[in-house]
Amino acid sequence: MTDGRVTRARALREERRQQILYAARGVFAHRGYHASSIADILGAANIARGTFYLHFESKKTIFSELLDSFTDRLSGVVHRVDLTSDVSARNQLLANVQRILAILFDNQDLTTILLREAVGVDTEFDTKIAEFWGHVHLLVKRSLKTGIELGILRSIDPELYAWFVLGGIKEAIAQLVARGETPDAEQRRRLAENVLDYTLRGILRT
Amino acid sequence: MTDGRVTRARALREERRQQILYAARGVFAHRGYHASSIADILGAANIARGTFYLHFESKKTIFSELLDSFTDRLSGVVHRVDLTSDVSARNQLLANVQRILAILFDNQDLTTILLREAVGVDTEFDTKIAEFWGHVHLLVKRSLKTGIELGILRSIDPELYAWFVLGGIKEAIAQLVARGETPDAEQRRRLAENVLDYTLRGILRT
Amino acid sequence: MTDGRVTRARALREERRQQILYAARGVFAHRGYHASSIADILGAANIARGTFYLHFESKKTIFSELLDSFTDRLSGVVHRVDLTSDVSARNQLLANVQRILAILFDNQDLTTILLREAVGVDTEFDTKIAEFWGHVHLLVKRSLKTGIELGILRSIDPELYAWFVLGGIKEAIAQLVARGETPDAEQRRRLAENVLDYTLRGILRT
Amino acid sequence: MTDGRVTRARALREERRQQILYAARGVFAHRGYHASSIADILGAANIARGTFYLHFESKKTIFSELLDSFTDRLSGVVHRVDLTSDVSARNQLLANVQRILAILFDNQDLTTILLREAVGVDTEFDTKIAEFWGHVHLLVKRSLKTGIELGILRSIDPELYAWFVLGGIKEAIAQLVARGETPDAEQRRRLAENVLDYTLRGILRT
DNA sequence: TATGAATGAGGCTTCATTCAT
DNA sequence: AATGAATGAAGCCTCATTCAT
Repeated sequence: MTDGRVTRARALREERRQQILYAARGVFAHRGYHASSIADILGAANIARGTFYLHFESKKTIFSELLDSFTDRLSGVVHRVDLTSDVSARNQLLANVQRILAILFDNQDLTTILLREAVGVDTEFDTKIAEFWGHVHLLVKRSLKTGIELGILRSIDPELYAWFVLGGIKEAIAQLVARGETPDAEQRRRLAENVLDYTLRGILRT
Repeated sequence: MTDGRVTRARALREERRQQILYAARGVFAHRGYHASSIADILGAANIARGTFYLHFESKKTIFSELLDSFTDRLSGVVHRVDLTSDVSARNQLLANVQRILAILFDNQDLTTILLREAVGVDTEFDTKIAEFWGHVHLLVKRSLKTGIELGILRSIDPELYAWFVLGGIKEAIAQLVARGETPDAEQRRRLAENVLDYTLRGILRT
Repeated sequence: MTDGRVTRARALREERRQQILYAARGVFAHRGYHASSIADILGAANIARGTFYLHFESKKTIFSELLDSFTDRLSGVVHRVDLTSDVSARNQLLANVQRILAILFDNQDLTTILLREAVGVDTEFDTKIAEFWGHVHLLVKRSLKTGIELGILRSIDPELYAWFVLGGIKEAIAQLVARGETPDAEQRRRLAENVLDYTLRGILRT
Repeated sequence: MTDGRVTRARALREERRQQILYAARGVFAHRGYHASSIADILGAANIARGTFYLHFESKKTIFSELLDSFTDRLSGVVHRVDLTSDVSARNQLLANVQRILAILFDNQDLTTILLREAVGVDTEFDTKIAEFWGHVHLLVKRSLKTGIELGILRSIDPELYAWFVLGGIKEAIAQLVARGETPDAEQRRRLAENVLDYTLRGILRT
């Protein structure tokens, strides 16, 4: 059934999809969801109007897809801390932070969209993004809880402090990306250290 | 000239203005800037189309006014720490945090607008809001610098850490307001303590 | 019945009316009917909105009144040529032209309105203005007919030539007024001579 | 690249443009600029709202285009009199008049717009139209000057008399078009003769 | 009579989506 | 699959007129 032609056709189709996604990503990051028109995307992707709707259902759909795939990727690199591991908890957390920073800085457009442009777009989106951050928040909260139970962390309100932690990181990165800074490997390492350091001091027992 | 009638007329006019602002505030907080139509505001304020334009130039104008007056009010209650004062620096900071929290929780709609709905509305707005946060960031950064110079704080990057501090607070409050929690005085006091505690631990020398 | 108070009240009312008419005249002449808003007139007359409607039914009404009174005045000074008079026909015509020019140049705002701004305002107005010019045209046409019958004029199409005559004068004056020129008595006399001269040469038998 | 399909598409697009222009022309001529709504044009052209804006930027734009192309066409057929030509000056002038009359009577809607409906629409338009007539006036004035220098014409004020000439013709034609008369070839010839005759008598030396 | 706030019909323009080729 | 013309709902704003004080 699926002979070469079909396969090739599929590949082409997928390629075209990616081309549009790429264009949309830049447009949304640059102008924000509302200020971006389908025409902008068409222009950036160099395709005709109809072609767009051949690949995506709507403006909302493509925005959603960009957002979802990004949050999925982010979610994927956050590993739960394994207390039985040889690697220290601190270093496991550090690795998490570093992986996240890597993704964020390597996808500045998507980071911009996630942190700045995806708010207040639509009730539906807001919910989805809230869920994403809720998910991250949950991961952090669990870690805090475990830390408290193990006596590593002070007896704090995990719910509240998880937002402190999350917010601090979001804001700092948003600012860095907003001003177009692309730190090199060494700078990222130091940034990750700072993030973790600040955060842990705020919550560690001693 | 300005007899009783004129005075009363002015008062009525101002009252009507406030009525519209109040209605708009709720609408914007609820649906976001873009999803809110003038018609929504008219409905909420129970006025006719023309009446709106008698008091405000445009949709953007009224949104801007809401935002500006709120950020002005917020800016107004943040006092620089006076190291020569009898009151300890910590307590001065605590007072700042408490005043801010008071305004935020007493104006949940405006808080929602500021933290959630005023992003990505318009390049112009984005700039204005960025300036506001930039202003707050500057205040925090200055405090950090002073603290470092005085040897009270660790030798950190004030720029970066100021964003950590700011972001943590913004996020936590945004979450609380988002879920419609209106903490009582006691809860607010504890929240302020937590905010300050978390923050200071992250930056204090010891 | 009509004691002093009533009389005085009437006089005041009339005065107020004139004040508004005067203001409207300037506004209409300056910006044209459509570009003039009631607000413009209120500003020029320094009165409140309601006051306007106390004296005039509508925007159309006041415009109409300005126009009508002006066309009436103009019509009034055009006398039919009396061939039995001691005064020569040419001089009677010249007197007509001079009287018209006097009114036009002494009321430049109204002249502007009549010649430039009162066209295409409204079907109703167009009709009225067409009727006015039709009236003037009729006067001219009659003169031509008489002249032809008396053998003074060539055997021309009175209908058509009356438009030639009328149009030439209208255009020349419109231009003069448009550029704000206010000729003195001597210049007006010469202008009248020119008008008549040009016109008569075009139609006189010899 | 530009194969048959593309060519046809372009032709169709141009056709649609013309269809809209045609509809707008009728509407504007009939009701005047201000009384014409976009909806009127849509109805006359039998197209949807969006389609209009696909071809024209705005109501002003389409009106402007109608006007400009018409004045351009008119300007195009007015040739300067060539005194070295075999054709007599009089006949060259006559040819000019005839060409102008031809265009005017063949485009009664546009003529109506130019002479009646395009006045007082907008400051911008007024200027443009004034410039057009100014251009024509200049042509006439130059001819007069030349005539005077050559001793063919009397020693008149060219500026003033050019307005006489122009105004007479404008008015006569406006009247004819206004009453919907469409003279046949013979009638046009005679009209042109009359126009020229009247005009020349007014200015010729003898 | 004077005021000016309130009204709402009316008009222009945008833009996401559809559809015939 | 690709194209781009066509669609029309939706939204913003103006301004002549009314009306309560």
